[in-house]
Amino acid sequence: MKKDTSAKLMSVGLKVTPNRLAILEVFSSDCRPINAEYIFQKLQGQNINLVTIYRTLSTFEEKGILRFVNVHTDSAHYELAEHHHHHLICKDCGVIEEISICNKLLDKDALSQSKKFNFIESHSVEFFGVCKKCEA
Amino acid sequence: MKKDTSAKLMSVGLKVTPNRLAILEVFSSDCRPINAEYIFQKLQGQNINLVTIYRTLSTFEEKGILRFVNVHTDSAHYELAEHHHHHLICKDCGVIEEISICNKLLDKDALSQSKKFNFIESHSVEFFGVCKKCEA
DNA sequence: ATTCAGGTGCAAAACATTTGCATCTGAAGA
DNA sequence: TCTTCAGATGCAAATGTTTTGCACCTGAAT
Ligand SMILES: [Mn+2]
Ligand SMILES: [Mn+2]
Ligand SMILES: [Zn+2]
Ligand SMILES: [Zn+2]
Repeated sequence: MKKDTSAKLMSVGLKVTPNRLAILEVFSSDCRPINAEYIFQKLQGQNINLVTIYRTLSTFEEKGILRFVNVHTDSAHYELAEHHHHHLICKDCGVIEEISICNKLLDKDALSQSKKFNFIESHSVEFFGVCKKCEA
Repeated sequence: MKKDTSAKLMSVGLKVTPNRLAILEVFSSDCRPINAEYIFQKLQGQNINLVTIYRTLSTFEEKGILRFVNVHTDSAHYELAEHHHHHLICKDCGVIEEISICNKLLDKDALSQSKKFNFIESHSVEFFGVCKKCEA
């Protein structure tokens, strides 16, 4: 619903604009890491500039709305930050499967070995393999 | 030692060339994820082309000599693949600390939740925070 | 209705990385 | 040692992604 979306923007001090709502729309309807170009294609109808999409993605990441996802490819992918999870990525076709596995001890363990950090804000975990389709 | 390095190249069917030895040299003396430009700077003396470095990095990754490391920045970073470990990255200055923590169960747990994969080849884990220096 | 910090479009720039092609070289074999 | 050639390299140009400058526009606060 649009109300949620607007509220989310306002809560982080961002103006509510058609562009931003549309971009968030894409992320909501497409629950997987996507890049600027993909969003651009999805929003062909409403004239929005690719540059605006790039700027919006950066802004959203800074505000904690989006999370950067490493998919080991050319372009920067993002997904909604709300649900913490990790990814299984096919080295062949690039398909991404999301998994909820998350060892909560990871951060603590890592920190216990660290000499340069006092705390850890976040982590990213990606698994790589070849999916069943590509395997066949 | 150069012998090791040459052997490593030959063992994967690559020709032993001054460029390749020099690049491996940089990786050996600098145990952290580095990018093409960094290697280029380090090798200013011996005229080597930046393109060659890019091509070499790709080749080495394919042959399993190097591992791609996601440091959430502009350029592609690599490190010697021989030692499996993970990274703690400062969001401010980009400093990277390596840690040996690795929950071996990670792959198995992930796979147990997957519907699209039969096996996992590798994983990458990165922790993000602000280092003590930047915190101060 | 007024105001203005922040958002957007457009064009151009910046950057990292790749590709085409001619030339060179490592190393295998004679 | 000499020959041979697949693979390695340099150079220039192309690609593709992301950023920046600048003028104009708009959301939202007053
Ligand atoms: Mn997790
Ligand atoms: Mn590990
Ligand atoms: Zn696949
Ligand atoms: Zn730092």
